[in-house]
Amino acid sequence: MAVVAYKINREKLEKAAYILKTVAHPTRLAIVDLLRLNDRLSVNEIGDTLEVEQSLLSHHLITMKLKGILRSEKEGQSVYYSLKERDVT
Amino acid sequence: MAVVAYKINREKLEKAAYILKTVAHPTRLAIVDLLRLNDRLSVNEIGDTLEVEQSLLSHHLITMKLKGILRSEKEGQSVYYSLKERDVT
DNA sequence: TGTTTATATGAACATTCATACATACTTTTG
DNA sequence: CAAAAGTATGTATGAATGTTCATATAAACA
Repeated sequence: MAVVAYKINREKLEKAAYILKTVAHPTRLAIVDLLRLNDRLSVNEIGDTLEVEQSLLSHHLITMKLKGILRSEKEGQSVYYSLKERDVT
Repeated sequence: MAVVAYKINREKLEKAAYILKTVAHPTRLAIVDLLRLNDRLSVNEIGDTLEVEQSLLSHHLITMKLKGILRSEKEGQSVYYSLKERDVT
């Protein structure tokens, strides 16, 4: 018996996998979750809450920003991150 | 101002990330999607549809089975895979 | 202006993952 | 029983990722 037609194309799958992959990490999931509850947070606030080392956190944040999951805005010496799309969850 | 209480624990995050990570791959996403549309499929049927090399496909399937995403049942010389939880999507 | 605070950057290294290839195992069939 | 079909397994290898550490940059403040 024939397999039900498969219409999802390679490209879409790759895009989806790409996004999933970015979020599929305990710390990054935590960040997304935190930002779901708090509209925006500074790197410091996130670091204090999650207890992640500064540089590592920065790497994670920048990665997620690059992949279009987060946005950031600088204000004074702080940088505030927030979810780019409210429905990532 | 205080960060909104963070109640999700490390363990849950790790479990979630673990599952996400497993699925966060184009081929594996495609498999899940295929099995969403077809209740169960043999390795061969999946391979033909997705055009993935036999051994590689087997590795993917077994990985997903190990991580609790798929289930399998042998019937004759074929092995049929299906989603373990219908709501993975 | 020198120092402190907040964040980013880059390099080095370790770990994990994806893929390919060769081969093994099991069931069916001639 | 030998061969074929379907699937699994093990290993090697390269590529991608995660983490750490040292250092840079920028803003605020004494």
